[in-house]
Amino acid sequence: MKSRLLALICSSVRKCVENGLIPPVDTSRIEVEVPANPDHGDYATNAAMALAREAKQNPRKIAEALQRHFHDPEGLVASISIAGPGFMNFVISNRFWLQILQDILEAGADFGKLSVGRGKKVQVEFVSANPTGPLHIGHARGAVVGDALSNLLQTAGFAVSKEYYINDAGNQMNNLGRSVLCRYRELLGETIAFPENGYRGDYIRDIAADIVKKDGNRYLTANEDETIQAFNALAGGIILEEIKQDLKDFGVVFDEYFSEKTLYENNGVLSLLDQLRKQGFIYSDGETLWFKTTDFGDEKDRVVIRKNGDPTYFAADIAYHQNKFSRGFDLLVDIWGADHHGYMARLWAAVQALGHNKDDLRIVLVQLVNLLRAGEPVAMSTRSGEFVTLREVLDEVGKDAARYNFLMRRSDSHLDFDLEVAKKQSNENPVYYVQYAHARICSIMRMAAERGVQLPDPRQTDTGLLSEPEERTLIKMMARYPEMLEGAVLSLEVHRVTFYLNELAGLLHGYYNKYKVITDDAGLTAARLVLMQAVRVVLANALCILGVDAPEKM
RNA sequence: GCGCCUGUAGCUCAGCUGGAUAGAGCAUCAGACUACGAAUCUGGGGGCCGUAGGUUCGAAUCCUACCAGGCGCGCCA
Repeated sequence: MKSRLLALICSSVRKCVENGLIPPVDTSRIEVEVPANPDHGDYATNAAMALAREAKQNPRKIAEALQRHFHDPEGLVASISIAGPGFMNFVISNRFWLQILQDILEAGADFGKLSVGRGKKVQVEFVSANPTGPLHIGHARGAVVGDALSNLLQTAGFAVSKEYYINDAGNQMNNLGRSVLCRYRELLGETIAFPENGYRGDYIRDIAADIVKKDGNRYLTANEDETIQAFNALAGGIILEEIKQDLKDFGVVFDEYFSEKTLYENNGVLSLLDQLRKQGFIYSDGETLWFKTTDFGDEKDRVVIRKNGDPTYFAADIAYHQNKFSRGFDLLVDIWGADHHGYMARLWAAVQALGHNKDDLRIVLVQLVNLLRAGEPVAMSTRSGEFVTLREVLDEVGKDAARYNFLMRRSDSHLDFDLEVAKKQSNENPVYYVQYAHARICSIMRMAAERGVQLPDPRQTDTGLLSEPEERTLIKMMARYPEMLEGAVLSLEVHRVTFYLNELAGLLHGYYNKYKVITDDAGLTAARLVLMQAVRVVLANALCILGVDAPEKM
């Protein structure tokens, strides 16, 4: 609706230019938006004001010229008025609004699908936690944001692949193997000092116990380095499987799990660095290799090969992103914890050195979660192994409430997550507000069926009977659903979907309390059932993007 | 010290990339079930949009400087 109107406005501008009323101007600043005050009409444009300076004319005069040359063969616009400094307010013809209802019912689950993605291949990488322990509450937010964002991009017409990067090549994994080995020896009666950076969680002991059960004490006499390597792989594998299961129960399923180790196969990382060196992006100071990230605006150059000859994490990450591009992705989306923001400049530098645009890698930062219980902070310490796991949150508050709560704020703002509130089935918990709206409509449908009224065919229903202001508000809200989605996609902000849902659910509840859908008037009942069904579809589609169920009963 | 992010109602946060009279939820107060589901609704009170300048037709939004909080500034990942 918005884009159709914008096209009409732009053609009106062109016509004014042709007639010499205004000089040729840049139309890109023209915007169409929904006025805050509904009395101003359905849509408004700033066109006249945006053009005023360039055209050196009074905005109101421009608005009048635009109005005179407004050509609208379909009759989309019922009326135009000029207000304030030069706003043009448009009222859309009623039949175009009513058409939306039919569009929604015909499209069903496809309503809201966009073409902005144009089938472009996009990869969303998220979670990517080391498989050194179970996922905790901090990972949960990133997991949901990444998953919902992937759903959103898919809806927008992108070909989306969700990927988990397994950091299995660094020191952390060795710490894991050493921690398991230590517990293993303890179980077999030895007492040794626990590694300084070891993992102290009980799950390490469980894994060690499994090894004892299966292989007895044969690792006590084996080569220690080899044993640590073996335990790394073994423990990492077990933990990764648990992570996958937790994620699955959280509604998050990845298309790919990519191992950092594979980057080093066939000398992959080193040969890429060599290539970049030939291109002049990498230099040596005799001891170490440096990447000239300052060429691309970073604060200082970054080391890629350490003095001891080992490549840095950054070196592997360059190779990883090169690998991503080589798989044919047009756009990469990385979801990071906000504490990694200092890393963005160097990775963008790498992307550009690899011959891509900075915009080809979009980075979404997710702020830390402040976990509370009944208003009191829950103490957490990763080192001691005492943290609230994703599993515990899932068991306590459930998938839907957890996901919804993580999507209620923009991802880069701090989030208080209160376990007591999240599991409460009350008005303090917004997820039920939205789900209830959906269940409520389903309930109406059931009641209608009981009374022998089937869902009418929208094409044979006189939806013109929907003349109450609340009905028109609902319809307009639904017409804006695709526009809202487009904005969310361009900004990579899923929380907009959550806010939209809240608003639509609110309108539905208000309407429900004021009017009866099923009445003695068969025509009106049919029209209202169509309206309700449309709202149900939009609620369900938006909830689907968030990965939250749309229940028929609660 | 430098860089990034955040300061909006008592609390938690939106504010559609510069638009018209700044919104929602919670909390609080007053109301609505012989009702298609009250996990709901209706109404009231509550604001120097951190402060001070600047940019223009127009600023919560953009630029600058301060103030306050968070996070970065490893040859860790």
